[in-house]
This record gives sequence, C-alpha cells and structure tokens, in this order.
Amino acid sequence: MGWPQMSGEDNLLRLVEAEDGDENNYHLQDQVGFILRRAHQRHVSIFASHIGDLTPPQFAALAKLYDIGETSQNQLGTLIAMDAATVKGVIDRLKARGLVEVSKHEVDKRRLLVNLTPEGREAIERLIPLARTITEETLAPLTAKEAATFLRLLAKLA
Amino acid sequence: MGWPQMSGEDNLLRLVEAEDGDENNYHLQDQVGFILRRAHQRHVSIFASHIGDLTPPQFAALAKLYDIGETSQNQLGTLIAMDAATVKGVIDRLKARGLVEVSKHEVDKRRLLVNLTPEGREAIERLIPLARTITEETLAPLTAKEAATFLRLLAKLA
DNA sequence: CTGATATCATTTGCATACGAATGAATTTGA
DNA sequence: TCAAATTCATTCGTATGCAAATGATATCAG
Repeated sequence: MGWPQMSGEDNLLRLVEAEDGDENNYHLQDQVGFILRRAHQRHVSIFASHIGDLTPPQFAALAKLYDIGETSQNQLGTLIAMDAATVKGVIDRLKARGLVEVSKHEVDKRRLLVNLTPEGREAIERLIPLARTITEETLAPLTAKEAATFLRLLAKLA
Repeated sequence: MGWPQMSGEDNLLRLVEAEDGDENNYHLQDQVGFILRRAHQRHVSIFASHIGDLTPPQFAALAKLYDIGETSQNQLGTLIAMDAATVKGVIDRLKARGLVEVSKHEVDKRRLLVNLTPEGREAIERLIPLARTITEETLAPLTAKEAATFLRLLAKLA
C-alpha cells in the first residue's frame, strides 16, 4: 500500500477503525449542529427574500402579539423563545417603527405591556400570507410526506 | 354554542375554515422557521454545557482546519458556511487565543493563510470526543432510526 | 498590454443571542 | 410582618451573521 512510514501495527489499527465505521475521522459537515445551523441560515435567507423590511424575530413578535393580544415584554419573550435582553431590542425597534406600543402595567409596576398598534396589526395581516409562502419554500426540497416527518422530528428536538 | 355575538354567517365561515384545515389561523409555533430556530438554540445550549470556552463557529473553524490543513480565510469561510466578515471575527479571536496562526500567501498576495498552531491541534483533538457527545445529546429525543431519518431530511434542507 | 472584471480581505452598521450584573417591585415563608 | 427569594426589565460585554462599501490584487478580454 502506498502509505509512507506505516508499520504493520498502523495497518492493523486502520483495519480496526474501518470496522468501527471510521470513527476516528470527524466530519463537521455530518454533525447535526452544523447542518442545523446551515438549514437555519437558508431559512433566514428565504425569509429575507420575501420580507425584506422585517427580521424573523421581529415577525415572530408581531405574529405572537396578533395571536394573543397585549402581554408583558417578558411573557412575550418566553412565548417566542427570546431571553429578556434580546426581546427588549426587538421590541425597541418595532416601537421605533410604530408597529407596537408599550404601556405600564397598572397593578404590577415591574411589567411593561406590549401591544400591536393599528399599523402593526395591518402589517402582520399583510405579512402572514407571505410567511406561508416562506414556509413552503423552505420545505420545498422535501416531499409533502417528508416535510410532515421532518416537522414532527424537528419539534421533538426543539 | 356559547360563542357570543356570532351570526349564522359566522358559523358557516367557521365550518368552511375547519374544512380548509383552519388556514386562517396562523400558529407561529408550527412554522418550520420558528422550530428550526429553537432547535438550533437548544443545540447551542447543549454545546455550551460541554464546551464552555469555545463557540460552535470557533469549533467548526478548528475542526475544518484539522481536517484539511492550512487554507485561506475565505476558503475556510466557504467550507464552514460563514461569510467573509463573520469568518474574520472568528479567526481573529482564535488567533488572539493562540489556537490558529495566519500568514501571507507567497504567490497571491490577497490571500491570508490560516492554520492550526500546535495548541490549536491539541485543543481540537481533545474536543472532538466531546463534540460526539454533544451530537448524541442533541439527538437524544429521537430513536436511532428517527435520528437517521431526521439527519437525511435536514441535510436536504440545508 | 491594458482596461474591465473578479476575487480576497477588511471595515462599518445593524440585528440577533445570551451571560452576568443591577435595580425596582412583588411574592413567599417563617 | 418582614427579611429572603423571586420576578421583571434594563444595561453591559462578547460573539455571531450578513449587507454594503472599500482597497488591494489578480485575471480576463479585446
């Protein structure tokens, strides 16, 4: 065999490794974390191509407020899986654009209530059909059956 | 039916919506993008619990350099799915910690060559077994068969 | 050969994302 | 009741992630 400086022991080791499925060889591109990151990147890119003036987290905040109505900033963060520091930035930017408004909770003075403005409501109603398109395009490489399986397994991981 | 202020037309509309699979109701938590984001978050959290002093992108850079050896910063970015601006930051931080070293390409003066230092090589060799554990823990909610299916479909999406 | 193009790297600006620390307000428990 | 613990929001620091602009270098086409 053409390998330089390889002893009989090395050949034996290589055989054992081959039997073990090449386990000493680490392939980044096969790791679930790496593929998950790329799949997420692709989705964000598709999102941006359809909804250029809003990010996925901003859309999530609007969609959740549209779904449940006024809530506290912290509670909203829990519902859309963002920590307190992150959700604050998202809400600040939506507020600056007039899509949400904030007010103080009358009873619990710690809480900051967040709600859609009429402009925010109009925006999310206009964007939800685009979001359905984005979901379709993201799942386009899969058949309908594969997509259903994928979503079921993905949900178990998330 | 106890719904207030609902006319006969409203009931008909509701029936039609039910037949259409409730398509006027948008559920953020069922959208592939949202679940993908949460699955990715969970993986990063698992990663951090096992490898606290390195981020997944930093690990990816080291693992790829370990796999292919010296390469240009740009090419490395392509291989680990990072744009030029992002990979620069990652390499800068790895360089500051002495895990990689950079040099100028002798022929093509535009290129910045990146390679592992001995410390970087030692680090990645030490971390790869932990990365296998991270992958296992990330996939733990799935059976072996489900995990195989999931990885196959995820790869089609990424 | 040289002007147009393309590639590589850097920089800036903006937007997540999260740990940690802080302060204000509320709830709990002895 | 009142001190301890908890919750809510904010701030700071660090690290991706990407678009856009820029400068240096290399390649291509006429």
